[in-house]
Amino acid sequence: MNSQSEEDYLKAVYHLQKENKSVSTNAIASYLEMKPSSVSDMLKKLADKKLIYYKKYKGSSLTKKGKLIALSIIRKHRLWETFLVDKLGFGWGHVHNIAEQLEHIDSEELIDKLDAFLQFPKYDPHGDPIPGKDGMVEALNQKLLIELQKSDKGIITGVKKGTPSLLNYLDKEKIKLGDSIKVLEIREFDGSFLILINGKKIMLSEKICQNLLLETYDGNN
Amino acid sequence: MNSQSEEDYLKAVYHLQKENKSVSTNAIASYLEMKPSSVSDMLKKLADKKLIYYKKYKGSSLTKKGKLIALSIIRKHRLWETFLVDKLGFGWGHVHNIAEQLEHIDSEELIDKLDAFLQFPKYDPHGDPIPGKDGMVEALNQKLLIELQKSDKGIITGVKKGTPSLLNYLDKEKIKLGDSIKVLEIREFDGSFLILINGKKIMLSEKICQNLLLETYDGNN
DNA sequence: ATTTATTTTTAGACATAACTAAAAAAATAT
DNA sequence: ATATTTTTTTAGTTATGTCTAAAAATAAAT
Repeated sequence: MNSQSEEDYLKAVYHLQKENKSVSTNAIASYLEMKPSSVSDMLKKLADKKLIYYKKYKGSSLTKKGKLIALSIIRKHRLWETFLVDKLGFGWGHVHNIAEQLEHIDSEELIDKLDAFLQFPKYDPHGDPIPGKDGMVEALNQKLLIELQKSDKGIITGVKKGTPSLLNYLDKEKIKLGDSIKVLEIREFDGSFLILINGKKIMLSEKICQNLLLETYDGNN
Repeated sequence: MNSQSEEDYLKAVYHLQKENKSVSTNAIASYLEMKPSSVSDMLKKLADKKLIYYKKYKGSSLTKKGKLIALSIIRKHRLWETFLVDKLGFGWGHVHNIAEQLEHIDSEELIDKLDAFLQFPKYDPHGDPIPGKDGMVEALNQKLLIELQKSDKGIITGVKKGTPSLLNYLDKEKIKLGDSIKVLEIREFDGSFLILINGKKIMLSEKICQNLLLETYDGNN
């Protein structure tokens, strides 16, 4: 078994590690809001356990074993978030801290049963894919709204960064995950988008468009 | 905030403390499977926090503040057990260890919402009463089956001690919480009971009867 | 190519919560 | 009432996981 702290580090490396590049000690420290010296200590420990590759001064990256553990924590986190939103009625902006605790509960049987209870969801309330038992993650074809062209279509699958003020904004505009949208116009002056959503036209600022993730399907239908 | 460990000690004192009598250090140690020296240390700490009364060599008992915390942990434990059995389909013998972890999750909002989701249950799957938000526990009129007389009636509310083999036995006989029973005969030879349950007659040994708790109602109806 | 700045590691300190071994207090027995 | 046993506490050790301060390695700048 791994401690809660070890699990947090593995998760941090997973989230910071883009395309198998190694992650710097400072990056982990600032992600976890800890001092680099503390991170150094823990990296050594995780390397001893063969959960990360680690060369002094050269950063670290997950081993296969470490990645599987990170994914299992993320799986638990996202299943619990789904539970909190879908079953208990939490708003999607309020679940992160609680899921952060729940993800460390240790029981495979519990997670399997929770998964079934939720009817094997593929995505969590933020639109992030839920890794499978085997650690497989669906790589979905996500784009930011800002990347779309006029008359492109897509389905809202998530936000780039779940800041409360953004989530709030979306709630007020009644924009939900799974909503289909179509880009009607892009205003050159301020980069804002006029989109069609739920049969209504609404205007979104460039900043919003930089933060909305969509699953896009090739536009000719 | 109190640590997980502190919460476990408070719960232990609560469970061991009968009628406000003070609890010995050794009793707590054996309940928690720890050394008495460790318990001494922690008792001092909890006394400093005004969560227990503690006089050296004289045992300890909960203060009002400590009791409220203990009850809130027990409330969480029992609500989670209810969730695990009623919603996730766990057997009632398999939930304790998981609930032991879940009870330490810190979020008042979570527990309120869970309570509502479960429709404000009064009893957990073992028949133990779930303390209210205010720390009130319903004192119910429980008797052991062995104490009943011929033709007495009752509703099964729990077991004296939830040993797996007993829970298993009850599962196999399809005896569930909430089932109504009537005592048809008591066999003098071995003290076994013939009872009516769910329209069927079944025979229960004296040992089973010593461990089954019932809510009894005055028999003339 | 040195100097300067930044990043990372090491070394030592601290808090928590457990432990062992020994001392002290309380309870029991002779 | 004293001796013996049991219970409880104290004192000192250990492991985890954090920290600060200083040293070492790497990267950047002149």
